[in-house]
Amino acid sequence: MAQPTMQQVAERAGVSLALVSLVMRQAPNVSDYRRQLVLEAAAELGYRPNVLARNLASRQTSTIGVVLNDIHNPFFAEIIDGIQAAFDEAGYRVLIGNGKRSPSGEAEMIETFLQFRVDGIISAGATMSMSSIEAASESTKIVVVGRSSRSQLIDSVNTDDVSGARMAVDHLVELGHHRIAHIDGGTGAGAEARRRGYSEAMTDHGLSAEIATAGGDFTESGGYLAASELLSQSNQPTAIFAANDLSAAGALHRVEDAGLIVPDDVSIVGYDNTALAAMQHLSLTTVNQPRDELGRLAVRFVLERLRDKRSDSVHHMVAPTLVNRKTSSRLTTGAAT
Amino acid sequence: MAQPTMQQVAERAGVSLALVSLVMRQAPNVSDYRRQLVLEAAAELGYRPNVLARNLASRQTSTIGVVLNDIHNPFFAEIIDGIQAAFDEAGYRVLIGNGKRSPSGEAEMIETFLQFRVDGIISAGATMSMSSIEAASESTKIVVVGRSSRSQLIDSVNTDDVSGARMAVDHLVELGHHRIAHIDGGTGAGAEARRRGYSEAMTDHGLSAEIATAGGDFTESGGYLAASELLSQSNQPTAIFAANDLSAAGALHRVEDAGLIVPDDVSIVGYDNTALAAMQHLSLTTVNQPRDELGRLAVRFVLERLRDKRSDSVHHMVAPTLVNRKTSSRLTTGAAT
DNA sequence: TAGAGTAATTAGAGCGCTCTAATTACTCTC
DNA sequence: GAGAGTAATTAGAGCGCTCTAATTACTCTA
Repeated sequence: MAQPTMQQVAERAGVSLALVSLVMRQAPNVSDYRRQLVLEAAAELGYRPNVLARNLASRQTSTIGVVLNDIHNPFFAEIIDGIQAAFDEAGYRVLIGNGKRSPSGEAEMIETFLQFRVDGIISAGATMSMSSIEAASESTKIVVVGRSSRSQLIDSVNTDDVSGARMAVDHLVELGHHRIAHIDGGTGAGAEARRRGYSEAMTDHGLSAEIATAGGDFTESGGYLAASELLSQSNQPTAIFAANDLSAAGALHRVEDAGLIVPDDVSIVGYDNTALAAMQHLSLTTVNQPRDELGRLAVRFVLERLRDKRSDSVHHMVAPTLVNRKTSSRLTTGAAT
Repeated sequence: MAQPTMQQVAERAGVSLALVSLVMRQAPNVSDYRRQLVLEAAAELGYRPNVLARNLASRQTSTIGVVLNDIHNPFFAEIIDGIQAAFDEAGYRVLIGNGKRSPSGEAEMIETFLQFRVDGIISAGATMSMSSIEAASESTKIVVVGRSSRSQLIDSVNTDDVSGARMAVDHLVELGHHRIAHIDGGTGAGAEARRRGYSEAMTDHGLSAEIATAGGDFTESGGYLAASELLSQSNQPTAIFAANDLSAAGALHRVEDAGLIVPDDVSIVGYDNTALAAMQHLSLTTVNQPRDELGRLAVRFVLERLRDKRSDSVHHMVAPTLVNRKTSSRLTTGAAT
């Protein structure tokens, strides 16, 4: 299990340690002849560079750590793709850490990454306090994605959730709905902005009297419960806007349990446009968060910090879009207030 | 961004470098007095051990790499939980790599982990060739989970997919079904065994004449297409056993599109028991793979190799169980054969 | 063919830590 | 209070690599 070292490669190739190092780093000023010699010796020995030693000596790891708030949430898992693609291009390797849904889990992963001296960290959907993230930023470059921030120190990339929520409401109003209820996301990332966008849009449409919010928590069961609450009200909504796809799925189920048809009786709109929403069996109308773009932007900001030393922080908002599927339709029963 | 070093902590605390090292490693023979001194100095400086240097010197990383065939597949993502919990207990940190669904992606991640000199690697649902995995095992301990193996070198943990498939068939037969079709998983991990279990069970029940398999690929759309094929046959099946939950969902949708009711007209059984299957809206009858157990066993095998130097390989099979939900029911229309 | 200029190679000092062996500081015991 | 035994501390040599500065090898020109 003992791995061959550069020294051994050098001996076998009959050159100096330094030359092997140059070859391994694809340095330009090495003669083809020796390069070949070294490469062959390395291959014969099964030599594999020791990143630890390399990084210790060069003081950089060419590695980025990505902390996911929850690896099970498709939204975060899907953000990874853009991040990985962009870092591949830039020649960085990506390591993933699972925050296990808790601030302390996230903090632990960040600590691990810092101990590994990664060159940068991207935190997706962080629920930990902004100040602890800022503390960590003293040791490396950190970018936050999928969470809003006004920090002077940390860059952030996020979807414009206020306008995303407005889109959902606008869409339903266009379809003739007035009694549009909202199932919110509690304290989850983005929940507050979506709640606000909902209220603002309702008010803009002159529907402030129809505002009805039920408490959810970004889970399916939370959505189910919240929908129960909404359906039991005297003034049943004709449409429900849920703060994420998972709770929309829960609401959908509750509505169907009540013997109502979606979308004929009740329209439902979700948020995120995860793979779940795209599933044909669900086919959920939802608000798309451009995950790939979010990921790529986060990478760009990390790279900028890594190279330019841009010191002022950037907060970028990405525009969401509405994805019209099969859970929303024109209000037919003329039950408009 | 320059990090304090042990040397600096030592100076501040007025002790030797070595003593600081001992404190950091929680060595026993250090007086409380100095330990306190060192700890305080470290805290004041914001000292954080450099894992790279530590690992280089100690020749071990206390880190395990986990390569997921696909981070988006809930089955693999859920395996992580057991792995992480078990390693947390054992004092190892876990880094995750995404194989991006391809053998080469998996190989790259394994290479990265090897360069980081992780103490061990767990590969979940590997699609890369067993021989390349064996090659990597010369440099570190590797355990394969969710993929069968007879390798003399590599330990494996897997669900008994043959018997899992039999359970699905038995369940449907008990419900009175005879015309039970199978949507398989192509070349995906476990597909072959599930196909075999299906055939064997059908034969055992004297239903070999009813065997009908349609080609799937573990995706929703593949399941949809395969179901189309099955429904267009003269002898429509009254039940479908799909090789994983995703294709079961696709099949479900296709069946409903045909105007048939699930489970009244057609029963559907999936495989994996992912969170998807548990969703109330789907509520899929499925075969449970005990992911947590799979993960924990994989960890145990890695740790055994790490400690005991057990040299003979172990191949462990975990028993699946049937989860009876709402997509399967007793055959009512007396259409048996 | 000496001298200048450039290209290719190498020596050697770290990077921040661990670990063995040696040293120093304490406790007992008689 | 000397000697033995143990506990606590430290010096110093690596771990496998990078990187600067120095050296050696070439090529070209006059």
